[in-house]
Amino acid sequence: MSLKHALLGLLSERPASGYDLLKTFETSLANVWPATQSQIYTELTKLAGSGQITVTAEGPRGRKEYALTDEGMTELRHWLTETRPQRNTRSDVLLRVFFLGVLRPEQAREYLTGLTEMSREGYEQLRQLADSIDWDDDNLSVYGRIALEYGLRFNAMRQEWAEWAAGQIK
Amino acid sequence: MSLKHALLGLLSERPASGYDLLKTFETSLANVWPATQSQIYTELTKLAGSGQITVTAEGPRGRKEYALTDEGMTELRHWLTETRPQRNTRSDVLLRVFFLGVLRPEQAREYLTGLTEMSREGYEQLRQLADSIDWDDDNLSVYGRIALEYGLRFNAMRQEWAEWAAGQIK
DNA sequence: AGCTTACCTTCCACTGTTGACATGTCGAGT
DNA sequence: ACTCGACATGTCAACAGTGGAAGGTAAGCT
Repeated sequence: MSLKHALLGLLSERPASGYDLLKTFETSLANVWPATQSQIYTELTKLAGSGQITVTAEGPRGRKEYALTDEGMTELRHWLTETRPQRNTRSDVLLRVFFLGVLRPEQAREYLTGLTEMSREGYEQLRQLADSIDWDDDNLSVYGRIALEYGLRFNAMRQEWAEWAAGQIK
Repeated sequence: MSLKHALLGLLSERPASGYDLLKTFETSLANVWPATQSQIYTELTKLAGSGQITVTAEGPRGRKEYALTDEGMTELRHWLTETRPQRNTRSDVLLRVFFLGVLRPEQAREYLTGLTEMSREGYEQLRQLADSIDWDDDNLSVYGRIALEYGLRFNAMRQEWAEWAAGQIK
């Protein structure tokens, strides 16, 4: 259950409302930990109930601004430093590869070239995102850039792999 | 809901019991689509109910052997060829990177060197797995090798990235 | 003044996933 | 004869995640 930690992490940077956080999840966090509106509001209510965040201001349209409490910060640090065991990741992209044998070779190759294309597009999107941000030297920039670099390398790796794989068939 | 398709895919190769499938999930499929015993048995019952698989034999300890029906094969092919939109993948490994700024630089670096190590180990395990299998030219071997190559490249990429990232801090 | 768009939250039904508990059988070795 | 480990299945409570309905307010444009 890392949604909780994603929220604590975002609130550690600055106070925000559910709506603000939702926007962040739709943009910068979408590729790492997607979350829906219903999930976010539910989790905020729970976190507020357990004292890890509090309402610091109420705005115009019933807007509630949340901020991290000391307790929440402790939990966030604990998650970052103590809990090593990373959960196994599921990949339906790769799962399909296992069963491509039930298709005709040209169909299988088609799937892999589709992956090549998808990775190329992913790479380009991240490139553009990187160019559109003016990075400075604060924490957010440093670690944001590191995460983005991961995305670039991942897509490049997958593209090369898919091209190689398509060549392996038949 | 790809567990369903994972089961159909495995049964497309040969008939198997829930127990057999569980073993496969614990070994070869563990890195791609982990599943628990309860999930597998529940899903098998549902698939049998909807006619995509059938019981072909009953063995010693109440063992039931399932096989794919034509309907199941159709569904499997459909999933492989028609359903492109791949679900977004969640990564708690990367999520943490976003929030490493709340830690002291040396703690953040520690996290990244931990990832380096994890990736190195992952690479080695797959290397050993690759060596222990004697590959031939059937479908299972061809696509199994392709999937394994993905794992090798992924771990190599992540290791290099984590080393680079550790160097970026401070 | 009226309309539209963006802002903002809550609730609910459904599916997927986890972990534990319950139950029992067969085969091999002592 | 006994026991232990592998074989084998089923069920349940709890939590995580999806998608959508419902309801409402403020701000900006014409």
